[in-house]
Amino acid sequence: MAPPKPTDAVLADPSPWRSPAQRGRDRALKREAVLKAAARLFNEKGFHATSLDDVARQLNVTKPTLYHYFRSKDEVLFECCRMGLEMIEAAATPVPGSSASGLERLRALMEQYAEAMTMDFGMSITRTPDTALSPENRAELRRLKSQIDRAMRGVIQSGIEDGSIAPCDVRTAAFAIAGALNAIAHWYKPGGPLAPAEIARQTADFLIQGLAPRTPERRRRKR
Amino acid sequence: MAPPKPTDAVLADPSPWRSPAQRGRDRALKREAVLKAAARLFNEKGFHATSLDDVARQLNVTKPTLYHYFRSKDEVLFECCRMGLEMIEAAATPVPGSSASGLERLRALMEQYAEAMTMDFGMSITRTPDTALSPENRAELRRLKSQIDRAMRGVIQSGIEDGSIAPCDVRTAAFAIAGALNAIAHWYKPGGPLAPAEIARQTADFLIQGLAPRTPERRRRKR
DNA sequence: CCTAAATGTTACTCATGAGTAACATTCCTT
DNA sequence: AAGGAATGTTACTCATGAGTAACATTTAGG
Repeated sequence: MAPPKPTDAVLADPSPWRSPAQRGRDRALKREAVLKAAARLFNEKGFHATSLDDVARQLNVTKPTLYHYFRSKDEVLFECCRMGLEMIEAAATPVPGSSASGLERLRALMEQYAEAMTMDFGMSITRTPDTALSPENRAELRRLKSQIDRAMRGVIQSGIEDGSIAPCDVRTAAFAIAGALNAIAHWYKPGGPLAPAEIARQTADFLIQGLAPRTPERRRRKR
Repeated sequence: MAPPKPTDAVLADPSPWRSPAQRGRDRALKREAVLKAAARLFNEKGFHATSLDDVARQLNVTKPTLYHYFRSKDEVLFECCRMGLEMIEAAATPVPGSSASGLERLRALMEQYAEAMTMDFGMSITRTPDTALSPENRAELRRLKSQIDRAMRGVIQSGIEDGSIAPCDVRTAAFAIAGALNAIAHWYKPGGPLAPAEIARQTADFLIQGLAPRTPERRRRKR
C-alpha cells in the first residue's frame, strides 16, 4: 500500500510525508519558534546571560541546529527586534482614506505601540541594549526606529494643525511618548492584574490628559 | 632643608607628602575617578563590550590596580548606578517645611530627575540592563528604584488631594513619567542643541500639559 | 632604620560560550 | 536504486576577558 501522494491530500492528511510547500513552511515555522524561544529567554535572563545552548535546550535540539536557521547569535537578536519594530511600524503607517483627527490617530498608534511592548518581540526592542548588536545590524535597527519616530512626529504635527493636539515641541513630545511606552516592557509581567489592553488605554489616557487638572467644562474624556 | 610637616600645611602646600587625611581623600578620589571613567565607557560602548582593561587604560593604570578599589566589575557597575539613584533620591525626598503644592513638588522632582539622566551616573541606571548585575546587587538596586517610585507616587497622590493634579491612576502615571524621564538617557548627547536644563523643563512641561488642547482660559502656562 | 600597609606591575589561570568540522540520518528527486 | 539537499548530532577550536599570584616600590609610623 503506497502512501497517498502529497498533491492529492487537500484535506485531512495525517501523513508524515510533507509536500515541498509544506516543507518550506515547516522551516519558516521552526525559524519562528527559535526566535520566539530566544526572545523569551533574552527578555527573562538578558541577552548576554543567555547562551544559544540555552535556547537550543528550550527547543529540545542542540546548538549547531540553530545555525541551520541563523548565521549568528547576533542575527537572532536582530530578527527578534525587527519583528517587534515591524509590529509598531504597521501601527504607525497612516491609513490612506482615514478621516480621523491627529489625536485620534495618535491614540490608536500609542495603544498598539503599548500592546506591542507587552509581547516578546516588542519587549526585546527595549530590553536588550543595542550595543549587543553588530554595527550593521545596529544601524539597520536605528533606521527602523527613526522611521517610527518620524511617523509619530508626523501624526503629532498633523494633530497640532487640525487643532486636536495642543501646540507643543514635537520632538520632545515624541521622545517622551516613546519613552513612556517603551517603559512598559520593563515593568509589565504577563501574570499581572492589568491586561495589555488596559495598560495601553491607561497609558495613552495619561499622555493625552497630562497631570494638570482640567478646567471644569472639560474635566474628563468619555469612554 | 627638611620638608614641611604635613600638619603645618594649612594653606598652599605643593608638597608631594600627603597627610594621612589627605591620603584617605586621595583614595576616595581615585575610587570616584574609576567610577566616572567606567560609567562613561559603559554608557558609550555598553557594559559587556567594555572590559576592565579598557577602563584601566583610560586612567593610565593596569587592570589589577582597579581591584585595589573594587572587588569585581559587578561592583563597579553597581556603584555607578547607586550614585545615579542617590542623586534622584535626593530630589525625591520631601523637604519638611515646604508649602509647595503637589504639582510644584512633582515638577521640581521631574526636572531634577531629568537632569540626572543627562549625567554619566544617571545614564548608567537605564543604559545598563539590570541582568548584568549579581542577584544581590540587582535586588539592592531594585530596592532603591522602588523607593524612588514610592516617593514619586506619594507626591502625585498629594497633588491629587490638594487639587493641583488631575485625578488619575497614580501607578500608571508614575510609570509613564519615569519612563519618559529615563528615556532621556537614551537620546541625550552632550553636544546637542538643547542644554540639560532645557530638556528637563520641556519634558516636565509636556508631562504636565498632556497632548489634549487646553480650553481657552487655560491655554498656556506662564514662564 | 625597619616593618607593615598601600599601591602598582607583569604574567598567568581559567570558565564561558560563540562558532565550526565531521559525521549520521532522513526525505525528495531523477 | 543513487545522488543530493536538508536537518540533526557529537566533539572540537578558539578568543575573550574576569579575576589572581607573585613580585616591586613607595610611604607611614613605631
